[in-house]
Amino acid sequence: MTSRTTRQVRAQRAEVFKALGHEDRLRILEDLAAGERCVCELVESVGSSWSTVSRHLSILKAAGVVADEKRGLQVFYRIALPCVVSFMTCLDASRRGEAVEVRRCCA
Amino acid sequence: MTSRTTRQVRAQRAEVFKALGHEDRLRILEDLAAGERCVCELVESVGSSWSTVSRHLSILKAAGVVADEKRGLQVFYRIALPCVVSFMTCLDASRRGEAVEVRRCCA
DNA sequence: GATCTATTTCGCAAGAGTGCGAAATAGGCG
DNA sequence: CGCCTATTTCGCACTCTTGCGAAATAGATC
Repeated sequence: MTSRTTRQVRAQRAEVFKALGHEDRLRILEDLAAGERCVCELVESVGSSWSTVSRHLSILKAAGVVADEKRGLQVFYRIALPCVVSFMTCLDASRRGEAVEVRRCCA
Repeated sequence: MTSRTTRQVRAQRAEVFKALGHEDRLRILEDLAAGERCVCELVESVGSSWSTVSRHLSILKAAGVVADEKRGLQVFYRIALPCVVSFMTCLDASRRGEAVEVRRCCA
């Protein structure tokens, strides 16, 4: 967080935040927080077309937020950046005005 | 993070992430991480026009990421959501492949 | 109260992101 | 090998975001 943060690091951070800045992609992350899912399950959960969900996933993957693995006919996605999930919990608490115990914020 | 996350909570989270999804706004946050700053200082640091920086700040403020206070002729901005700063540190570490000690992630 | 200064709001043109159906791809399977 | 299934890529129309200069606003100051 020093003033020496390079442009590249900042660009990487921004890519992650852009990837997270869409409600349907957050919905996907909620699903994945409960365990890995195949694309077909996510399509059902999000309620958009296959092509749209697939693009959402590719954006999350390019940002490094999720990872995928092909097994048999299906592709399974899982969260690759667990601190994202705890950060959202932290966000919600702050929004509610709760003074978050920082030790417990990112677990 | 349960499946009972409401649409509203998800929308609030998305608003925060959208606000953070821009390199110049991340630059602003880096400046603010070192202490409060007036708009004039941020304009200098970011290198865009006053109107552009002002809009960046209003986006961050609407999302609850920063807060402002008018003192004398100037408006001072400061970070209102400290866990954002520690989350970025966490992100950087994950990106470098470092196994982050989650206890120390959000401090 | 006129003026000056710091900041925000407005309106527009350009660019980026979104969602969809159709077409393409990649393996597993008979 | 040819087919079927799960998923990704493409192309397009559409909406949202961005950045700027000009105009508006809000106080402090004279």
